[in-house]
Amino acid sequence: MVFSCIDESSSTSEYFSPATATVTKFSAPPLPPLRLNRMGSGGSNVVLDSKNGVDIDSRKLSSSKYKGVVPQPNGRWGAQIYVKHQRVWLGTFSDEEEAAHSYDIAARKFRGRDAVVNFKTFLASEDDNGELCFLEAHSKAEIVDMLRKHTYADELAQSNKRNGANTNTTQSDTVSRTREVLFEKVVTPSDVGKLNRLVIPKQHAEKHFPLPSLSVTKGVLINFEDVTGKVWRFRYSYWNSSQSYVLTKGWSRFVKEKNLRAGDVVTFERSTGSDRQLYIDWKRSGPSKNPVQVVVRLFGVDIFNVTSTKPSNVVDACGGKRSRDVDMFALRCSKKHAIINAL
DNA sequence: CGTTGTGTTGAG
DNA sequence: TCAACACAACGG
Repeated sequence: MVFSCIDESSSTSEYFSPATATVTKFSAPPLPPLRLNRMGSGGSNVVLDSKNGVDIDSRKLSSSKYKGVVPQPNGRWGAQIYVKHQRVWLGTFSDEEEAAHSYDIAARKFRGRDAVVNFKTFLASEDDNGELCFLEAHSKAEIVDMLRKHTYADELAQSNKRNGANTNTTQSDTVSRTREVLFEKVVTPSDVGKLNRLVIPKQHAEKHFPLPSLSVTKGVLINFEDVTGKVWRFRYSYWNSSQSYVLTKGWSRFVKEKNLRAGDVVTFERSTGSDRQLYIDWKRSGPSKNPVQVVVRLFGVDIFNVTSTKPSNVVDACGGKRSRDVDMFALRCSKKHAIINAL
């Protein structure tokens, strides 16, 4: 079954909700631009100008230099895009650039190829086929959902990896990045629970992560890189009480950010190159009931119908190997709240 | 309680 | 369409 590059008009629902606004009275005098440190909370702070001792009413938040990015009272940044006279909120971010990038993604999704974006490098080259297809393969609601949850990069990476040899990935990619799988573990409830630790099966621990006898008590810090290039640092140590090897400090953050659940598979890899770089990845395990049905309803989009009704002459520009995506897609979606009201 | 993101406005 | 601003709703 093909599943890719679905025409947006058939797979997308629009954002609608009340609100309309406007009916303006008169305009207030524009406040003078101020460049002050952004901080504090809540609405208006009163600042005393040190020079002439004049009260500066209501400190203004410094605006962002990026399109679609608005300051938040707590110093963070919000991202938004307007569609059909309505604002679509894209989430809040600590990093201004990340917010800007989120806007870019949404702009590309909602407005297409020639959307004005913040970073010209974004999807500028034809090499970004993977991301283009990723955008095509998901509805606007899903993309927005990912942006708001900050899971876009991960989902894209997972998607790309699943596609593998697709598109124009050159061999240099795989050659230079060759790595070996050390071992995998199906995480247990306690691995993703409040214990904030991952038990490394002893056989694997002793084989791949030998703990220097001196460090046995304190443990050591180990860095792992994930599919997005993000580096995770975990404390690795041996617990005498349970006679087990564990990843402790840093692990809970990984669980949280990756939305790891019991039954998921965590993979540990190591670069075969001289750098010996360690990698960590995860995937949703296979055996699940029939989440597809749920998902299809959830987003109000009959994925299969949409796919099957697609004219057969429409070439799957995203390459094959996507049949499995449907399942993975379904699995991932089952954990989403979605923006149902917008559908 | 701090934060999110909606309501609303005026400008472009 | 867009950002600025205020603040109610939200979530821990």
